Amino acid sequence: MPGGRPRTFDEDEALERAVEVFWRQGYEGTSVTDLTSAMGVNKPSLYAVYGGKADLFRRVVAHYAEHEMAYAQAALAEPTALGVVHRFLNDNVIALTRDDKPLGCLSIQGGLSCSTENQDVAQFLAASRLAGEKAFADRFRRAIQDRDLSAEADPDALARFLMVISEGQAVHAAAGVGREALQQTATIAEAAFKALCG
Amino acid sequence: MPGGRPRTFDEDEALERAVEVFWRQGYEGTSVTDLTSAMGVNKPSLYAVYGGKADLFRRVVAHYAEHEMAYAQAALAEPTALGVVHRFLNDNVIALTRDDKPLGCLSIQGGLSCSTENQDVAQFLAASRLAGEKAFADRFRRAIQDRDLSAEADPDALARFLMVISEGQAVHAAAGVGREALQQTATIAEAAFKALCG
DNA sequence: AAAATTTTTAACCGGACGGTTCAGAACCAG
DNA sequence: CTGGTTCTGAACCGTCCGGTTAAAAATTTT
Repeated sequence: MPGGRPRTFDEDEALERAVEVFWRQGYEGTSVTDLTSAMGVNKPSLYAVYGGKADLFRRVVAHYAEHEMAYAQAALAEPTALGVVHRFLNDNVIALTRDDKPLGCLSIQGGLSCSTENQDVAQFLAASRLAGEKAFADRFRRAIQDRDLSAEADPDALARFLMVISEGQAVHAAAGVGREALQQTATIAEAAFKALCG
Repeated sequence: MPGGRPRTFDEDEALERAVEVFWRQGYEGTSVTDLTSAMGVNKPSLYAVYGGKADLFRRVVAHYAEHEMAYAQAALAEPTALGVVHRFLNDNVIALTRDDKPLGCLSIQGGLSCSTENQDVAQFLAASRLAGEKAFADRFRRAIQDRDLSAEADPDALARFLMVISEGQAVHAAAGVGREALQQTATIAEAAFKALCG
């Protein structure tokens, strides 16, 4: 089996560069030329390796969910519902305001609303956010079974409230609101959860 | 003073059509052709009357703020801080889920993140949102003076929390989450405010 | 060294983009 | 009816878009 000319780029490293471009500029605000120059990949290779702009975006979102949103999975593993909320809100603020990454959250900035031809991008991102909400709702359901949360609590409503806050924080972060201000909001939100649940 | 050929469109009516297009598709997702066909205005007239895509967008945002966000001004006029919060959160949900208008909120969908050449659009929208937040903060400051809110309350933090929730609701609405679900979230948020303030 | 394979470079599609020009149609005042 | 003015419709800019092609360069295998 022959080898062929070696690549001048690392597939995963280039993908991480693509994450940052889409994160900063959104799907429609990003051109293939933006991508190739940031990734250090020439156009034919981009199409051969990643399959085009739309396919690359899907891989970017998957990579982002796995690496930049790992804190959400970690939060779900906390032993109590209020622990889940505390950890998620706090780590969310950290993730939204890292100075070595773009501000805000890819899954919102990537394409909250798109032209008619790219509606599928917006829907794809919306669906992935709602999937995250469902994970929290399931976690709260388990907390009710565990007698950790009151049986009167509405797990779906609590999860929705949590995600609404997280999305609002992301919008704020994208606008340049600083980490300290967001942390203050997270603290307030956590107090609200304590008042609502316990 | 001569008259000249009359226009085939009404300037304000056409502007309202433009509002809906930008609202649905965002600044970068909207082409001038999208605008002309939705507005019933031909290209030279669009440039003569509105000055081009970027200038039109500014007029669109101003029109939107005045007409579709009037409820925010009305909410600020409520006699108590909790009344402000109640009215704003409830009317916000209504505005985000009207079936005769696009879902969500123009000032977020319009351009949360843009390509490098359109960063000014994103910043313009962000600044207008933060101006709204400041209006709520000022209102809460007055509530403290009025002994309506505790002197220990942080008006800036409360206003930020309120806007974060409103922005998160807008993201949810854009994703297609229904009015009833958002109303439930608004109720929860209001309860949180009551617990935090009173 | 030669054959086979893969990636690079650069040129090149057709089409859509934002924006403009210009002839002519439709109105007004005199 | 005529001259001045304003808007319409369509053609037309140069540029960039996402995506492709063809040949040259860099490898491994034989």
